[in-house]
Amino acid sequence: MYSAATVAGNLSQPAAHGPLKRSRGRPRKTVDERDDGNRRLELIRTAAKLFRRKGFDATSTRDIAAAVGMRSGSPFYHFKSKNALLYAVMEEGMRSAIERQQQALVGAVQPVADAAREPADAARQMRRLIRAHFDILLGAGNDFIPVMLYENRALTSRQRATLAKLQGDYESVWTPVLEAMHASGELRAPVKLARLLILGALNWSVQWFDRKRGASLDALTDAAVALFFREME
Amino acid sequence: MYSAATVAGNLSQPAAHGPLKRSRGRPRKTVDERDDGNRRLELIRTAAKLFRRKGFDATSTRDIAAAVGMRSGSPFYHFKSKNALLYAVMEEGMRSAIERQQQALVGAVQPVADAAREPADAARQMRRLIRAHFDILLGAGNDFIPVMLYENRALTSRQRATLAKLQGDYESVWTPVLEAMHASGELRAPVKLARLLILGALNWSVQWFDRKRGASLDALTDAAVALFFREME
DNA sequence: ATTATTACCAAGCAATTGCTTGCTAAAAAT
DNA sequence: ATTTTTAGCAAGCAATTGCTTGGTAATAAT
Repeated sequence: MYSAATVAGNLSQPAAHGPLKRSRGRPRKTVDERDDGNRRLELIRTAAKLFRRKGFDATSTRDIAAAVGMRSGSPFYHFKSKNALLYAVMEEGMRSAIERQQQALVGAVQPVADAAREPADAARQMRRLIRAHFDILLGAGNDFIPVMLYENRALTSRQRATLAKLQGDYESVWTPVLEAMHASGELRAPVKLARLLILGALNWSVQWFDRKRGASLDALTDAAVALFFREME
Repeated sequence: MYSAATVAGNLSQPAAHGPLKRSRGRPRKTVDERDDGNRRLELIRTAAKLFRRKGFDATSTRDIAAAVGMRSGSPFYHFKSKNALLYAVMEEGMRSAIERQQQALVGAVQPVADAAREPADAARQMRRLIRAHFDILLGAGNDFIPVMLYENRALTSRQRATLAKLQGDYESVWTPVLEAMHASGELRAPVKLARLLILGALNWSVQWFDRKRGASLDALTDAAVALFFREME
C-alpha cells in the first residue's frame, strides 16, 4: 500500500519525490554544514547497532534503510552488498580499536628509564590494556567490535583473512607484556594459552555485562587483574 | 525436474513413493532393530552440526532435511517449527552437560572426611569442573553447547528463560568451590566476577580451539588452573 | 547557462524461506 | 483381517530477502 500522493499526481509524468515525511529529497542541510559521505557513516553505525541486537542474518537491509530514514534500495548506493556493509562495520571497529589501544599505551611508559622497576611497569601496561579492551567492548555506542566477534561466519574467507591480520596486530601487543610478567613470576600459565584465555574472558563479558546495573569498568578491570596475575612486592 | 518414475506410472493414480535412491519408503529396518524416534535424534544431531557450522539463520530446514536424507517438509513431522528444533538442540545439550558435570564430581570427594585438607579438595574439584567443561565444549561431536552459547538470540524469551534456569543449575555448582578457594587464598578476585570471567575464558575456547592441532584438553586445563589459581602448599 | 555528479526514490524481480496440505505405504494394534 | 498409527513424500503457497533498474531533484563543476 502506497501513499495517495504517489498516485494522485499527473499520471503521464512520474510521481513527485518524498512521499513520506520529508517534503522533498532529504532533510535540508545548509551549504556550510555539508557532510560528504556522512550518510555512509550513519549507515555503518546503524547497521552495527542492528547487527548487534538482532544478528547479521536476522537484520534485513530494509531494516537498516528504515532506521536511517531511507527507502529499501538506497543503502546499495553506498555499499555494493549487505556483506560489504558488514565488513565496513568490522573494519571501522578494528580501526578505532587499534587507535584506542595505542592511546592507552602512551602514558604507560615510565618517565625515566628505571630498569629495576620493569615488572611493575609491565603490570601497569597490562592494566591499561585490559581497561582499554573493556572500553572497546563495553563502552557506549561501541557495537562494532561485538559484531566482529560474533558475526565472523558471515564473512567471505577473503574478508576474514584481511580482518584476521588487523586482529593479529591488535593482539600482538599483548604478548611482550605477558612475557615480561611471566618472567617476573606474576603470570604462571604459558604465555600463548594465557593470552587466548585472558582475551576470551574479556571478550565474553559482552554476553553478560550490563552498563546500567552491575560493576563499573574499573571494578571489572580490578577483578580481572586480581584473577589473572599475582602482585609482586 | 523430477525422476521419470514419478511421471511414468498410471496417471489416474498417484505416483509411487521413493523417487530417489531408496526403492520404497525409507531404508529397510528389520523389526527387531526398531528405533522409535531415532530419526528425531538424528535430526537434532544433524541440526546441531549445521547450526554450529553455518549459524541458525543461515541453515535452512531444507539443508537439515537433505543432510538426513529427507524431503524438505518432513522435519516438520518431528518438530513443529525450525525454532522448536533449535530449542531441542539446546535442551539436549544442557541435559547432557549437566549429566557430564555430575559424573565429573563423583570421585572428586575425599574417601574419608579430612577437614585439614579441605582447600586441596576444592582445588581438585575445580580442576575436574574445568576439565569436564572443556570436554563438554570441545569434545568430539559436542555441537550442542556451542550452538546454545552462540544462538541465544534466535530463541523466544520464553525458551530463553527456561534454558537460563538450566544454565543456572549448571553454573551454580561452581560457586561453593570458588568460595572455598577464595577463603583459602587460592583465588583472589571476587567470587561473582571470577565465575563470570573464568567461564568466559573457557567458553571462548570454542572460537580458537582446534582438536587436530594444538594442545590437548588436559594441557588446556593445566594452563587454565595455573592462570586462575595460585597453589597453596 | 549548460552539463555532470551526487544521493537518493519507486518499483519490482528472482530466489529463498518456513511451513502447510493431502496423500501413501509400511508397521503395529486390535 | 481390519483398523490405526507412524513416518514420511510431493507439491506448492505466501512472505521475505538481497539487489537491480530507471528515474529525478538538488548541488557542483564547467
